[in-house]
Amino acid sequence: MPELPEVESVRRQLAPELTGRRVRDVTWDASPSARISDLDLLPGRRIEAVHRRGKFLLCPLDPTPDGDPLELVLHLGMTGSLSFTTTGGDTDPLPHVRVRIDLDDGRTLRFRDPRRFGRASVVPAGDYVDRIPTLATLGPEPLSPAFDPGGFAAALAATSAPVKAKLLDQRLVAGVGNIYADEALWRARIHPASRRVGRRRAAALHGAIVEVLTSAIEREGTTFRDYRMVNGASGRNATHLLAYGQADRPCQRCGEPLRRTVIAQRGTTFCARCQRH
DNA sequence: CACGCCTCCTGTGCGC
DNA sequence: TGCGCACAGGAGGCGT
Repeated sequence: MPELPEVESVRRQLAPELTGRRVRDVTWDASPSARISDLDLLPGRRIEAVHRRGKFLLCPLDPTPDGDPLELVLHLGMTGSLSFTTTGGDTDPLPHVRVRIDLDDGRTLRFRDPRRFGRASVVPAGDYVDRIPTLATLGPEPLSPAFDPGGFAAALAATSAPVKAKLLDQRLVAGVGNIYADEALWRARIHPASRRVGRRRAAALHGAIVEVLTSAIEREGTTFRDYRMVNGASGRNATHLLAYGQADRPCQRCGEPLRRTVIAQRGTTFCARCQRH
């Protein structure tokens, strides 16, 4: 669900609330899928910051009495959301709350996740290679100088999968998901199934990715159903989508009805007339 | 290693 | 109204 703009919008609300807070207690439902791990290390730790890398939220913690620096890693998966209770008890019990983190100010941070695709783990700070391989191999942050057109073009040229699959892969560029992949490819006029993207078109796609992510962050993300910010508000980007979810509606450039297909097992909407192979 | 298919979960909306 | 199926913002595992 949440892609980079949604996770960044959550982070911006979460950081001032969590930074400096100490964890009093943690409860979670032990799912068989091991996506929740080592949360027993949280009580007593202080949350030093809330960072984002791709679609991951990273919360560095103060060192344990043993001196080990730890990090809380959260991933919202498709349907994850975070919110606070004001009192210790739940006046309004939410369904599908998987993790509760009780803080030293009396509030509880709740991690709700109906489909259980999200993740919550405590790891030794920065130790991702063995524990969270996708985080270890994440591509450059698209809104940082590390994401440059030349490197992006070279990475696109190095493999032969459909360009949309490469955008979803997270190793070429971090944080792009199904919505913004369709939006960026539409803007750059590149067919999502194209396996050849040359230097020129790579530069156009690079620019389109930066644009769609930047404007989506300004609108605090795209809400369909589950995605909410920490304060419960919806993002405002849904009405600005030009490709994702717009199948059968006219292309805003050429008027051709947009088509839906499946690429990399994901629903994909594109204009067969102005997005070229 | 690259690629592509299947799976993990739960809920919702649609056609019949 | 009820049932079954397709589909949903992500990504991990496995076979080729």
